[in-house]
Amino acid sequence: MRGFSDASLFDDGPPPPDAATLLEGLTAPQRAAVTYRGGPLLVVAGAGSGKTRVLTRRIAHLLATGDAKPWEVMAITFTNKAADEMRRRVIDLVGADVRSMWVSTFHSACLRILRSHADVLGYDRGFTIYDAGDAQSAIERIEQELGLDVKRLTPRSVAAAISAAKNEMVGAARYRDRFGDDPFHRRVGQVYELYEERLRRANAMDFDDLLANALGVLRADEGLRAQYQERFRHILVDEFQDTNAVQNELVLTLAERHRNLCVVGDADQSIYRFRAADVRNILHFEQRFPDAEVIVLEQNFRSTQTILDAANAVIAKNPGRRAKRLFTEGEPGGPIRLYRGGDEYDEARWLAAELRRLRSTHDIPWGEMAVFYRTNAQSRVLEEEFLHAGLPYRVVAGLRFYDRREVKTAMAYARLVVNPRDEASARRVINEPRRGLGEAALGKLGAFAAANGLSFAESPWFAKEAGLTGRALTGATQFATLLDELRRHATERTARETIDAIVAESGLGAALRAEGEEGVTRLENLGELASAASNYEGLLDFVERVALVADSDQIDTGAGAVSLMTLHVAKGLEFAVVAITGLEEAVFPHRRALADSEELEEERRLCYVGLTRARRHLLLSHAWSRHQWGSRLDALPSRFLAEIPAPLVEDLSRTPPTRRSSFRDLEPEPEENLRWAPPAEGRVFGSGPAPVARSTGAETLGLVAGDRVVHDRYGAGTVRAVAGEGSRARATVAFDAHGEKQLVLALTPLRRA
DNA sequence: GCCTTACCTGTTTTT
DNA sequence: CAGGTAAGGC
Repeated sequence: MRGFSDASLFDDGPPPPDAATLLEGLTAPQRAAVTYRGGPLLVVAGAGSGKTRVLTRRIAHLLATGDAKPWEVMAITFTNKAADEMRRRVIDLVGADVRSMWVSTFHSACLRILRSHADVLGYDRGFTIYDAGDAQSAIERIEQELGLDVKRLTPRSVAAAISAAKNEMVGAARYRDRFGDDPFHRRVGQVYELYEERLRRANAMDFDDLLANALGVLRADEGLRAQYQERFRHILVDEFQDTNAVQNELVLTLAERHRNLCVVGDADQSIYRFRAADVRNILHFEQRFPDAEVIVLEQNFRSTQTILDAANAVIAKNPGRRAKRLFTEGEPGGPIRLYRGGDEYDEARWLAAELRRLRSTHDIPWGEMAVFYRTNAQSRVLEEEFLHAGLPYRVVAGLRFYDRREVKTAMAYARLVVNPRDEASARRVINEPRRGLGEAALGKLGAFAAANGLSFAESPWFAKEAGLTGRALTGATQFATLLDELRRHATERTARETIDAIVAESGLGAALRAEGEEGVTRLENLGELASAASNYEGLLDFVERVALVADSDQIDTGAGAVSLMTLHVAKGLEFAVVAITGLEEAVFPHRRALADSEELEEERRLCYVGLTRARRHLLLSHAWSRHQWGSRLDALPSRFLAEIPAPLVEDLSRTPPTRRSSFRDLEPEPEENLRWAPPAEGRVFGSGPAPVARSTGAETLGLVAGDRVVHDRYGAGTVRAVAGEGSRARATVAFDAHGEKQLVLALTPLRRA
């Protein structure tokens, strides 16, 4: 709060800012981006070039100059978290009431439009949003009904094909015309059509529909379209390189009237092609708007020059990109630290020690450190070793709170209360807890619903007519009564009370209580869910918010813990210390990308994104062998490592791979070397380097090449080379009977012959 | 109808 | 390795 004497002149909040102060501390191009008013504007913003700053200042500047009223602004960000933060920062800058400003993700903005106008498309107000799992199960059921082989035509691939079609604005009918001949697409088309029908009957939309239907509403209702076009005098879109065709079309439609469209992005950071993002949206922006102003931001305010040099070198390997080179006026910074681990455990242990070292020597808080990996599965080993090393960490994503079984169940009830036709939710909870409804009963209900044009969710009320008897009939009737009850009361209750009622009256709580120890934890989760609900006005608000939360929304850098996340989640974030792990061929770049040059380029962009998240310290690591898909595999270092100029990198590996012509020459190490971990006790934060394990003493033998040695397991051999010192010393030994092996001397039972 | 057990398969990234 | 499922027993 600014304690100004003039402040008393203004009843609420700090004084309105002078527009000029909003330009303070900005570079010339940044200023230009903030002040430009001549219509379409493309800001090509390299990583760390102050993009968010420019966007928030631009919004603040629009408000401060009176060029826009808060309700005339729409700002689209990539995550809810980014939206919240942008709103907060604008408030900090202008102190204005910006509640009427739209700052949100595409999905939230579309949902907002649809909540008011979905009736244009024949939807009811309380429509449900199907998540990816709901969509996939619906597709699987349809496949089964059509007699398709779910093994051969996996619901996953069908769902992906349908999603891709929706994102390219290809409806079911057009899909059939377009791909009539191909057998795969013909079947997908069949499923697609039925799927759409089923969604409508369930009063539900999937994730892609949210976008497509919002656009559909605008197209269907001219008056409405004009209204929105008139309203949004200024539209700003962040991360424009990751928009898909529908999103692009939405933006262009909304901006048609005022043409004040400001898009910000960086083609080098486009990493969502698999989600139908189309870089051409940003690349062709100028063609679409020949009068567009283009501003390029290349000065980086985040990283050291060393880090930028590395990132520049890597991304330069991608052909056909718009030349752009990040530079900084800041320090060169220290070298990038590289470690080549024997396996992923070794890699993780080194990383834990290295992070601890950075904390004690550079006084960097845990919250300022992040560890990235390509796939979620890689987090497990890191977690294990961090836990063992006593490092506080937080995994961003992984199993989200809202993905927990009991939470999903309770949420399904909630969705069903809001939308009586929600088939996915009904199927999830009709027999949860058990009500004696098995496959046969569900089949009858489903058949009855289909025959009578009902949603499956409405069928329990007709259990008798559907031909149910005995326990199944009782169970279905019970279920119907329960929902009647919950719905009747939900209108007068808060979201929290309804969640509590769901847990209590559905029998869910009782079932968990009967479960014992594990049930207690689950029950606590439901308690947590209820308190989460208390932040929302109505149940509908809560239900839809839950549908749109994303992994990246739960990042909390102030948490005092190292953040572990995938490279994708890392986009848009920055940390003082960044570690990129698993830099191995077939891991990163991912094996599925190896054969396809376009996908490989996307992997490289992903690498670029990862590298440029680091402010001061960059750590890179790979393992020579990694346990994957149930077996241990040798791994080559990632090509991305080779693309980083050697002078920028300091190799800290215990065994620099000098003598090997290739990694294949390296024998697998003895088990005890791989599994070794420091003892658990004596671990105090910031108390210096990690404790040294008890040693076998072999590192003190003073071995040199040529010495004869004896190993407990491998017998006699000759030392070929020794590297490193102290507990890190390693020797290459050619055993008479077992060939050449790499040994960590401190850990291996070795003595002089 | 429901539970347990023994396979077997398929593995990226996510608003 | 984990998750899903097919089969068999109650």
